[in-house]
Formats: sequence, structure tokens, C-alpha cells
Amino acid sequence: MTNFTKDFYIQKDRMYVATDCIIFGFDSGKLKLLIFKRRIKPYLGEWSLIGSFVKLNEDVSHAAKRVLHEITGLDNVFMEELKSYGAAERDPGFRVVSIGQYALIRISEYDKELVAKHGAHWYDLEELPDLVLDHNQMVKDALERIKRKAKYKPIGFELLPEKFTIPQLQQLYEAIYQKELDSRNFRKKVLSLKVLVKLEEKDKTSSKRGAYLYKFDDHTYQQLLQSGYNFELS
Amino acid sequence: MTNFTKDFYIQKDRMYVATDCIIFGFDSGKLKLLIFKRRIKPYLGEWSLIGSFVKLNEDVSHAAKRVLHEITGLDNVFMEELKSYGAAERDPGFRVVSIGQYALIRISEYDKELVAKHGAHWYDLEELPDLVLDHNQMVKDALERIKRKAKYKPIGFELLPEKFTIPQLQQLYEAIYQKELDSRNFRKKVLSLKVLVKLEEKDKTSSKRGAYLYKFDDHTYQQLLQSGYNFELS
DNA sequence: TCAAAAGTGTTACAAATACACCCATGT
DNA sequence: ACATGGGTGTATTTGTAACACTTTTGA
Repeated sequence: MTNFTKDFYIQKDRMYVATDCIIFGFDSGKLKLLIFKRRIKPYLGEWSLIGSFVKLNEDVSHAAKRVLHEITGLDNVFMEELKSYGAAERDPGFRVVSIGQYALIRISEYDKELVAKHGAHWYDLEELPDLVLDHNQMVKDALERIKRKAKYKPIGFELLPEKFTIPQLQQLYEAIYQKELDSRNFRKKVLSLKVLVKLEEKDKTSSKRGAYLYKFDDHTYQQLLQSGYNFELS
Repeated sequence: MTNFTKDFYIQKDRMYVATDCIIFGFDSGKLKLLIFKRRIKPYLGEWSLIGSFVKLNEDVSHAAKRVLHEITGLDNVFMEELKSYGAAERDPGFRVVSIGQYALIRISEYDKELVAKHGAHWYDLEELPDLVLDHNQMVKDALERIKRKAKYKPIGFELLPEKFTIPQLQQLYEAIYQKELDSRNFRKKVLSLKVLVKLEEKDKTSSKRGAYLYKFDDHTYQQLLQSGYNFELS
């Protein structure tokens, strides 16, 4: 690198870049969020999303995955950038630009010990406490994103166990859209998409009769995508 | 701020934060992009999006507006965050996280002298040259965003003059969706949305008969939005 | 036997698509 | 008078929304 080039960068302002994870789960018919009580200053004792500063030699997306892994023990989780939070005064400590990333995890699979160790808790979305900084706004933005995205991408399945029942799936979409759906229409539509595989097994945890379990068939879904198909579910 | 707090930040990595603007226009039935030939190192002489480093005391969104104003003379332009580009090695000079922002401008309104002064040019989207760094990817991502967004938000009007004809509007949507639309169906649908005001004037630049000019009625649109309306145009 | 959730079809309505001709005007 | 783009209507298909009863089974 020439001196000229070096000068070009050297005179600019450098700042912290962080990433905050908005981690969603789904349990007992409700959307949940994983937040934690901060054990260090600043904001000791306050509720916060899970985040981290991005290291100089680390991709932003990697930082988010690292954080998520540290706290849940999970890898290969659905995670996507939400947006950046770049107001100059958002963090009174020092200038920090944060990249919000939302993750959808199967709530049954996370490492409970690890979560407890970090002082993290699953909260009902409706009963969220105040979070530090602009973290409540991040949650709100993430929810809206999920609501919209669920209409054209099968992201719902990321929140369910690998095997799930149609009523569970419906509950999930009702939680996301925050409105009730007609079970006949929902079943008709979701099955017409042809991306569910019906299993022989039944799940009897929520009824005596039991409901058939299904699996999401990602392979078929990918084929549909390539043939110009547009997933849609409302 | 306590010493503890200071320490908390001080030991972290600081990096440059930049913003790059993907500036779209629409002219002669085609989508255009405003790019410029760099006049300073690094990448002297190469084509690039317009961008800037974010200053320590400046909102990220403000930096983007500043850049856009510097180069086009325009304020109050539709601009929205696209996503961040945060790969560790994306800029070989030094670690730079860039926030991509896309803007839709009325191509008739920009300051031509200013644009020329900065070495900027409007390029047909299909004939874009290679751009520096990951800028081509940014353009691709922005186009996809616009394609999707145009289906549920009336962003198209940001690219047209205040007064426009239905055929112009259709051409625009054909350029965005990259497919031809049926003029009868298009007209029917767009008029059914009730957000266009028909004027008495005609535009005769593209036909002898002339086509009626319309204006977008943002007031009515805002009312529709609040009553739970969902703009849709395909 | 009864309570509780699972599963199933049909009809009415709305929206999307496909499709072809006349109109107005400047040259 | 003719070439060019502007403007209009209808029929068909497709998808969405509304709606109620029977089935299964554990307690």
C-alpha cells in the first residue's frame, strides 16, 4: 500500500462496530425472545439483547454467529441481517454502530446450561421488559421483518422442531401474524404447497387423538424455488 | 463515564464505517445508475459507487444524505438502508464496514453541473462496467430489493417526474420487474388503487395523440395505509 | 360418556389473467 | 391517409374467505 493510500484512510474517524442478536424461539404457542441481564458495566443488571463488538479481522456475520454459539451452543441457525443502527448518539459510552441480526432457533435444541450460565432468559414477546439502548426498537423491527418475510419465505419451519404437526404450524403463523387463521383454509393451503412430508408418527402431547407429524422437505422446496415458484402463506 | 466503562470500550477494535449510495434513476424507459470514476487513490480511475466515510459525530443515514446532496444537489430524496457489507477482507486498504443505501431520484431534477464536476455518469443498468470492491454486488442486491419492494410500496413514483403518464409508469414497472405487462390490466389495477390524480394536461412527447398526465396523491395514500390498506402492484 | 383437539368439503366472492379493437393526432 | 402510441371492456380462471360437523381417544 502506498503512503498516499495509507493517508487516505488514516485521517478518517474510526469507531466501534457491534452486532446485536434478536433471537426468536417458539414455545407453547407463543413467540419468545432470548435476552439477558447484563453482568458487566455499563448497564449492569439491565436487560439487553445479546451482542458483541466485531473484531478487526472478523466478518460482521461471523461475529453474530460467534455470539449466538457462545450463548446457545448452536451452529447452523437461521440468521439474517436486520438493519444497522447507526445514530451518532445511540450509545452514550462511545460511538458504536450496531448491525442487528435476527435468528430463528428451535427452542428445544439450545443448550440450557449455557444459557443459564450467561444469565439469559426466554421472554414472551408480549411481556418484554425495557431493554438497554435501542434494543426494544430492534425487536420491533425484527418482528415486522419476520411478519413480512413469513409471507414469502418458509422461515417458520426454522422455529419448529424437525417434526411438527399442522396445528403447531398454524399456531406459529398465528403468533407471527398476530391473528387467528381458519384451520381448514390453513391446512389446505400449506398442504397445497407440497413441501411437507407426512409421517406415520403422531404427536399426542396436545390431544388424546394425536396429530400427525410432518417434516419440511427442503429439497423439494429448493426445486420449486428454481422453477420460479413463489412460496406464499397468509 | 466511569473508568470501568471507559476500559470496557477501550480494549475493543475500532474500524472505519462507510456508506455507499446506490443511486437509481429512470429515463427513456430504462433504469439508470449513477456511478463515478474515482479521482483519488486508492482505485484511481476505476468506476465506483458514491460513498463516504461516516464521521464520528454523524448518523450513518446522515452521511448518506450528505453524499447524495454533494453529488446531485438534491435533498429530501427517497433513500433507504439496503444492508451492511461487513466482510473482514472486503477492502484491502483497511477494515471498512460499509452500509449500503439505495436512493431513487427523479432523473430530471438533479444538478447536472455538480454531477459532471464529480466525474459521475448515469449508466444503463444492463451496461454497467465493473465497479470497485463489492459494489457490483451492492447494485445487484439493491435491484432485488427494489423489485420486491415495488410490489407492496409505491416507490416507483420516486423515480418519475411529479407529473407522469400511465404509459410512463408502466414502462417503469416493466423495467423494474424486467417483464412486460399488459397495458389494460396495468391501467385497471393502478387506477383502482385510487392514489393517482388525473390532470387536464397531456404529454405529447411520445405520441401525437398525447397521454394524460397524472400525479401521485400521497395524502390519499397515507390515509389508505392507516386504514390497513396494502398497496400492491405486480 | 364426555371433553378436547384433529381432521375434512363446499360455496360464494374477489382478484388476476388473457385477449383485440377503436381513437386521436401530426406528418 | 396512414402510422403511432393511447385508451378501453369482457370472459375465464384462479385463489381467497367464510363456514360446521364428524372423528378419535384418554380420562
